[in-house]
Amino acid sequence: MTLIEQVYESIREAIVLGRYAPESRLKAQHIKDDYGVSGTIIREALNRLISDGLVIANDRRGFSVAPFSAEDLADIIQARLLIEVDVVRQSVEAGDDDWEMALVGAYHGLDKQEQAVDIENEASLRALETANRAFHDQLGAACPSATLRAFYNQLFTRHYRYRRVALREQAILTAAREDHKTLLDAALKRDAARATEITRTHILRTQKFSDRLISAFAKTPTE
Amino acid sequence: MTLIEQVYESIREAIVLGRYAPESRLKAQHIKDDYGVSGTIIREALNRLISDGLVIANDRRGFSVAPFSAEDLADIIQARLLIEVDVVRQSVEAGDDDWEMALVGAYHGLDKQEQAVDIENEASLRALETANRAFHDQLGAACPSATLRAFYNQLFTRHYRYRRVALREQAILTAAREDHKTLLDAALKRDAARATEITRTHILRTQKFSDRLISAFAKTPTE
DNA sequence: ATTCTATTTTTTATCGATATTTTTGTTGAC
DNA sequence: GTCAACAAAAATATCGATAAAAAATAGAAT
Repeated sequence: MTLIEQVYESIREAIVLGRYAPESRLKAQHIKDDYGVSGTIIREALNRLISDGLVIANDRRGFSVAPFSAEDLADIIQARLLIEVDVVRQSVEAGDDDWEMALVGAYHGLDKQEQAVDIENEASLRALETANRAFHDQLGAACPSATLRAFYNQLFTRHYRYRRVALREQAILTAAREDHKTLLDAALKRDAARATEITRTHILRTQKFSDRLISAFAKTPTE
Repeated sequence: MTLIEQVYESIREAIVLGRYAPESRLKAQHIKDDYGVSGTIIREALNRLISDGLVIANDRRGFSVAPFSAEDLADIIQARLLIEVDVVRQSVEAGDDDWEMALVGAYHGLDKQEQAVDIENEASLRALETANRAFHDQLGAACPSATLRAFYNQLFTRHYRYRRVALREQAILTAAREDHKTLLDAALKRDAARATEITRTHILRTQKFSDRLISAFAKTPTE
C-alpha cells in the first residue's frame, strides 16, 4: 500500500469524523508533521479527496474541508434519493445467485452488530457502520452501472458525516434495523418496487433530525 | 492561473480529443517533457483528472487513460438519462427571470454556431461544442442541487469523447438543432415534462451510432 | 524451445529545498 | 480612529534529485 493511500485514508477519516472541522483550511505544511511525510504526499492525498467531495481546492489558497450545513445535507439526501434508488432497483433486478448469497452474508454480519451495539462505545458504533456499509454496498453491487455505483459511493461517505451523529439515537437504530430486514426480504423476493420504497424511507429517516445533527456537530471542537 | 490548472486542462483536452489513446499509460516522466514542468505537477494534474473519470490510478503502476468502449458509452448514457433529466426538470421548475435571460442568450450563441458550422473544420466544430455545452449548462443551471450538477458535468465531459466523433454526421447536427429549439421553447414555457422528454431523446441520439463511434475511434493513432 | 532466475533499465513514489503568492502585522498620514 | 502603504511572516506551488518498485532483458538450465 502506497504512502499516499495511507495518508488519504487517514485524512478522509479525520474529515468524516470531524477531527478536521468543516471549512477549516488544510495546510499541507502543518498536516505533514502529523503524518511524518513530505508536503507533496499531503497535496496528492488532498487532490484525491476532491473526488470524494470532502475537500475543496481553492486556487492559490490551498485546500479546505467541505462545508457541513443543512443545505449540504439536503443536497446529499436528494441526490441519494435519485441515484441510490435506481442503483438498488437495477441491482435487485440483475443480481444472480452469488449476489444473493453475499447479500445474506452481509445481512447476517450487520444483524449481529445491530444486536450487539453499544451506543456509548465508539468502537462498537464504528463496527456497526462498517457492517452497515457492507450491507448497503452489497445491496447495490449487482447494478451494472459502474458510474452510478461510484456516485452512490461518494454520497454514502458524505452522508456518513451527518449520520454518525444520528447513530447515537436509539430510535434511529431500531428503525434502521427494521428497514434492513425488510430490504433483505424484498431483495430476495426480487421485489424491486418494495426494495426501492424502503430505500427511500431509509434515506429520509435522517432528514428529520437534520437540525439537531447540524447543531450537534457545531459543538465539535474546531481544528 | 496555477501551473497545475493549466496542465490539468491540457491533459484533459488531450484525453478527450483522443491524443492520449484510451487505456494507454500516462507516464509522468515522459509527459513532463511535453509541458516543460516537473513530474510533481503532472502527478497532481492526473490526480485531479480522476475526479472527472478520465484517468484511472493504478496502485504503484501509475496512471492510465480511462477505457473507451461500447459498455462505457452505454454506462454514460444510462447515467445521463437518470441524472440530467432530473437536473433539467428541477432547473426548469426553479429558474428565475435572470436564468431565462441567460438561457435565451446561450441559445442564441448556439444557434449561430449551428448555422455556421463547417463539418470539415476542426475549429468550427470546437466552437460548436463550446456553445453547445454553454447552452446545456445554462439549461440545468437553476437546478438547486450542486451535487447533481457536478455529476452532470462529469458525464457531459466523458460523453463528449464519444460525441465528437458523431459531430461529423450532418444528420445528427440537424436533429440536435431541432432538439435545442424545442428545449428552449419548453423551458421558457416552464413545460418541465416536455423539456425532460426532449432531453431524453437528445441524449439517446448518439446511442444509435455507438458501434460506429467506437470503431471510428479505434482508428485513431495510438501513442 | 520453454521456463526460471539474475541483472539492467525504466518508471513510480517520495523527499527536502526554493521561488512566489497570500496573509498578517506595523507604521504613519489624514 | 480609520485607512493605506509597506514590511515581515506564513503558506502555497513548484522544482530537481533519489530511493523503491516494476518491467524488460539476458543467460542458464531443463
